Parts: sequence; structure tokens; C-alpha cells
Amino acid sequence: MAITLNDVAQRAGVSRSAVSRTFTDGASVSKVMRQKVEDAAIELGYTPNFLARSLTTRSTKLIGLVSDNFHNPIFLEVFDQFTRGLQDRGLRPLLVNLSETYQASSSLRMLQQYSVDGVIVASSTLPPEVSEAFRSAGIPVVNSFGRFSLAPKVDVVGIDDEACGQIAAETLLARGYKRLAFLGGPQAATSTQSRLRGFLSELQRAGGPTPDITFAEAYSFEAGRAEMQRLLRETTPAEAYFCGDDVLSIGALSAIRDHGLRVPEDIGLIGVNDMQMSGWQNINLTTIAQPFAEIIQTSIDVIVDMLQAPKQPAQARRLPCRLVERGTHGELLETGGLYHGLWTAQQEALVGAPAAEPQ
Amino acid sequence: MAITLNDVAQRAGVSRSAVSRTFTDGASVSKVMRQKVEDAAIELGYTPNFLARSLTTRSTKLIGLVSDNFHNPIFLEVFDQFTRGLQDRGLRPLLVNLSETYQASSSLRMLQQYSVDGVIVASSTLPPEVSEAFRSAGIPVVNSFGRFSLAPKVDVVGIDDEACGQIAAETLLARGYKRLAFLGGPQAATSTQSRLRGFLSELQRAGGPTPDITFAEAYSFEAGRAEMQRLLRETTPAEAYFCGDDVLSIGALSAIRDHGLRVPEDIGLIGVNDMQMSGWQNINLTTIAQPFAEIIQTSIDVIVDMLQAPKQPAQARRLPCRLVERGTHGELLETGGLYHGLWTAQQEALVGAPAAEPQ
DNA sequence: TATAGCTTTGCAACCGGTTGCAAAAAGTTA
DNA sequence: TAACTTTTTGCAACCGGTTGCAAAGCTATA
Repeated sequence: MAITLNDVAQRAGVSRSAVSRTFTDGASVSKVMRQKVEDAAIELGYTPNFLARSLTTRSTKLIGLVSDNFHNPIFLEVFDQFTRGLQDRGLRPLLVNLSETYQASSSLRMLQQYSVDGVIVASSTLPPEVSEAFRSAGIPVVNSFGRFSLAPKVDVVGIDDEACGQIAAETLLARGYKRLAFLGGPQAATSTQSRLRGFLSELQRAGGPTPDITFAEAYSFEAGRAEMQRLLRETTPAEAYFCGDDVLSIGALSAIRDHGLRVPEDIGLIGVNDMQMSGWQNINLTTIAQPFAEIIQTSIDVIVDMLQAPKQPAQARRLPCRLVERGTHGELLETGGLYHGLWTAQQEALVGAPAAEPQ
Repeated sequence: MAITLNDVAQRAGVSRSAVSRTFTDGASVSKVMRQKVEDAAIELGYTPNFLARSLTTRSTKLIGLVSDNFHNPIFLEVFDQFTRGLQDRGLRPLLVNLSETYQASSSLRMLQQYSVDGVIVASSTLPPEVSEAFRSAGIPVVNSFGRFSLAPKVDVVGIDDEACGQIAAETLLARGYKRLAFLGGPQAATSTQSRLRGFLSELQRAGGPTPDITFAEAYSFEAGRAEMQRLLRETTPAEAYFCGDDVLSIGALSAIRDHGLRVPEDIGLIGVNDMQMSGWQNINLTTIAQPFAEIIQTSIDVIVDMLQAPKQPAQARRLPCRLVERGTHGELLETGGLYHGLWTAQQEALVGAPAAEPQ
């Protein structure tokens, strides 16, 4: 059926090893030998079988890409960048969809059976145990979009969720909003908790108000919309909301408008992520941008390094996020220039400098 | 390092074949033997190596999932459903991102090297040659979202793009719009051409107007917005537009609103796809729904069948699409009930009955 | 208890590659 | 040309499994 090493060897009248060496970088083959083999290979249309090769080389170039975020539009961008980044380095993503019905443990076994070289867990909502299971099994793993910690059990690349909450607090305070609120993602998600913590601590530090706190059921349009509808129906709405993420913000936005209120005049809104859609002119959401490209690039770098030198101590890396001012928060109250300069300096102090790594 | 067959055999005091048989369905092993082996396997934490196995069984359970649609939000839903559907059948998606910088031919070689059992090309924009290359290489392939043809070279599962254009024409005509226009996706895409053909033929049949015809550069928000901006600036806009797809419609929508016009009062709009976002209350797009779940399920069925009995003659399947009426087209002009009944009957005649398959 | 028939088991070859080792070939130097 | 290096090559074992085949073990029947 398929052309094998043997076929080529026979055709070229050389040994199997010679053919193998021709297709192995750094192996010793003379010019004329290489020529003979390549001619025969081209003639027969031979390409080496990676999986057979992997048996002896112990490297498949397969990377498990596991995620459970198949409903947040931002993840299409994430998958796009991951697949391209991996391809550029000669690695192949084996995609695992870890929705609730699928046991994380079965995905571990499955990826073991395929001898993946490493695993990228791309999710801000999966529990850390998922990534940790891979590490205990001896598989290099990096948790992208995971939560920062000083002594992480696995490598993590993400943003500084607390700083993110602080930026939101500063921004809204500076715009003069008095009654603030936090409309978080799922309460159990670690990212939600950290952002809330940062939000609260900055409000307190600045002597700001105590915000209302509620949580949406998911990082989704429907959940954001439903929760905001409930708030508008059952409570006196706050002047501005710091929302769990962009898609949730957009849901909240639609509820507010349906309720006859204007954004940002009646209610201000600030999201997190800066997905492409947030920049669409009919959405135009003020948001805190995650540096997706950098997170993904760094994650791939980390995995590639681990392939070469496994079992370094795990590190958590946090990358700075930044405010993207669009149309869903109020205008400056103070002179733009002055305030803005101040704010930028503060922000840099907070998140701009590389975070100190644990030991 | 990893536990192998040999380790288990030794531990259980049996032959290697015995261990292999224990983990192979339908092989002959006595109860006590199986017990011994399973005990040892559990004790050591053994799982068989799929790739080694694939060498002899010639089946990797790997399916190449090839796409270039990493910018259209609809494809997140598509990937979600494909990965789950494949997982449910014990297959693993090896993802290939075929953006323009990547040669289709290199992806063929790559998937050959990984001995994939089959390939799903999920794209409405990739040229048919991409899928055909896989088939010529002897790899089972199905082109999801591909164009229907009477004598296809590869299996195709998609919608009836012409019927889709007809539905759009009927719908807009029935709403009383006089000046119609087609704002297609990339002119080169086969889906664009077929939808246009259906749109025109139905207009002609019904004695409708001759529409303006333009094309956006891509199926994207920006492209739709840019093209609609140009139309508003340089032409007298039509009363209603049949747009290439939803994301493009949303771009057009934003341009129209920015231009101070109302939808649907000043301009009507109808898209294609019915992606989740189109149902969001702040978008609320009238659109022609593609039966994504069915297309994906069918595609997987087709591939699975081919794994068992390869090299049937290729078939093109087209699944019916249906109108989803929301807020971006005008109200009925005739009495809702009567007209609506008529329309539904017509629609069923057009697309409801399974299309006759080529021989 | 001997015999036939079925089930279970291990041996050894194989899947498509890689690689350590020693022999052969080629290149250097005197 | 002989002796010594260095490079190239093939042999054979191995990676982690599967499987055809024949021998061994069992059960049923006479």
C-alpha cells in the first residue's frame, strides 16, 4: 500500500539504514548515497512514517491542546494562534474538547496512549488538577490562561487577574462613577475570584465605595444578559459595572439597552479580553485587553523548552494587560492629559514590570 | 520510563501475546489469564501504546481536521461539534490550520506522515483540489460545507447554496422590497457563486427586479462593513441586501447604522448561517440557517463508513436550510397567516425533500 | 480411558522505522 | 605503497505492539 523504507532501499539498491539516514538530520551519508536514495524516494513518492519513527526516537511532535472554552468567541482566535504557532515549530495539535461530560482523567489516558510530547491546557476555567495530572504522569504541560500563584504545581502563563481588577477600579473611579458593581463570571472560576480581589483592594485603597457583587452563571452572552436583567428588575442598578469578560459584557449591554437605558450615559461598563468583536463599531466595548498573542507565544516557548530540558521547577508567568478605552464608559472628568499621564504611570508600576518569579 | 507490554507480561508471568490479547477486543483469552494480566496492568498502570499498535493494525483513529476558517465565529461552534462528535466515536482530531501561508500540499504530506485514518476538510472557501488531493493519495476524505455537484470527485456534505439564494429572493420579494441587492462573500468562493445563481434565478422566475451585485473581500465583519460603507457612499443603496453570511451582515449592519439609517425601516438585510451571535438580542439578524449539527454529524458518519468500506463512489449530500425570521427584514405586507402558509409550502418543495443523489 | 474437537497459549515473524557497532571504503600522510 | 585516520555502510537488535501458526490444554463423547 504505502511506500516504506524497504521499498526505497530495494529500489535504490542500498541498505535500509542508508535510507533511514538520508531522512535523519545529522546522520552520516555520502553525497552519492544521498542522491541515489533521494532519487528512489521521489520516484516512489516516499515519506517517512512519523509514528513508526516515534517508537525509537520517543518523540511524536504531537501536542495535546485541551480546552473547555468552546463557547467563548475569543477562543477561536486562541485556537487560530495556537495551531499556527505550533505548526511553525513543526508540532501538531491533537485537540481535546473537555466539556463537562468528558472526564479529565480519560483525556489524560488518551493523550498518553498517543504519546504526546506535551500538553497545553488552554482554559481559565478548568481546575488546576487537570494540568497537574499531566505533570504527575510525566508529560510536559503548560496551563495557558491559568491563575498566577507563587508556588505553582505546573507552569502557568496568564495575566495578572488582580491587576486587572485594579485597573477596572481605577478607571471607573477616575471617571467619577460613585456606585460601582462587580458582575463576575462563574463564582467558582479562579479568574473571577482574583479579579474581584483586585477590584476590591483598589477600591479600598482609593477610599472608593463598596461595590455590589454578583456572578453570572457562565462566561457567555446569555448568562451576562440574564444576570443584568435580574439586576435591573430586582435592584437599583449601579452606575458602572466591571464585568467578568467581554462576551458577558455584551450580554449585559443588550439587557441594559432593552431596558431603555443608555450606555455609557446611564450605566458604564467595562469588560475583559478585548476580543475582536469588542472593537466592532456597533459594540465598541471598553475593556481590559489580555495579551493573547504573547500568552500563546510564551506558552509554546515554554512547552518547547520543556521538550528539550524537562522537569525544570514550575513557574507562573503573568503578562501585563492594558486598558482599551472605547465607548462604554464615561468621559474623563479631570483634564485628560494630566490624569491620563498619572494613570499610565500607575498602571506601569502595577503591571508593566515583569512580575518577580517565585524563587 | 513508560510501562510496556513486556513489563506487564513479566509481572504477570505470561507471554507478551497474552497481554496483547487481553487488550484486543475479540481475541481469545481465558478468564484466569485475563484476570492475571489485568491485575498486573493495573498494578503497574499500563495503557497500550496506540501508535505502536497502529503499525500492525493500520489504524490510528486519527482524523485530520483541516480548515481555513479561523476568523468566522461560526467555526468555533463547528469545531466544538466536530471534536465532540469524533471523540464520541473514539476518533481523535488532528487539527490543521490552512491559512494562506500554509501550502495545502504540505498538509497532505504531514497527515500522511501521521497515518491519519481519514480527513475532514471543513471549509466553504478552500478549493476542491485540497480535498481531492487527499482522495488521490488514498486517504478517506469528506469535504464539509463544500459545494454540491452532480459528479463530485470527493464526498461532500453541505447545504444547497442555490436554494439558499432562492429563499432569500423569495423572502425579500414577499416582503415587498423593490430594489434588491446581493452583497456576497469573496467572489472566488464557490458558495458565493452558487448563492448568487439561486438568488438571480428566483428573481427572474418571479419577475422580480435585477439586483445590484457586489462582493466583500472576505467573510468577515470588516469586509462587510467596508463594502457597505462604500455602497452607501458611492451608490444609491438598495432597499434590501442578501448578504454572504452572518458575520458579513453584521459588518454591513454597523455601517448602515453609522450612516444614520435604520434597519429594517430604511434597509433590510438577510444573512446566511444563523450563528449563535445572530440571535443575540442586540443583533437579531434575519438569516438563513445552515443545519450545522446535521452537516457535522453526517460528515462524521460518512468518514466512519469510509473507514470500514473505503472507495465507494463519491457522493455530494445537500441538507436543507431554513429561514430564521428576526428583526432585520421588513414585516409581512399580506396577511401573515395566509402568505406564511404559502411560503412554507414553497420552501418545502424547494429544499425540504432530500435531494436526489447522483447515480 | 482413548479419541476427537475446541479453546487457550507461546513462539516467532512482522509492522516501519532508528541506531550501536564493526567492517569496508576512502582519504591522509610518510 | 604501506600504515594510519576518518568517513561511510550494512548488519542486527530494538522501539511496543499484533497475529498466524502449531503445540498444549481442556472438554465431551464413545
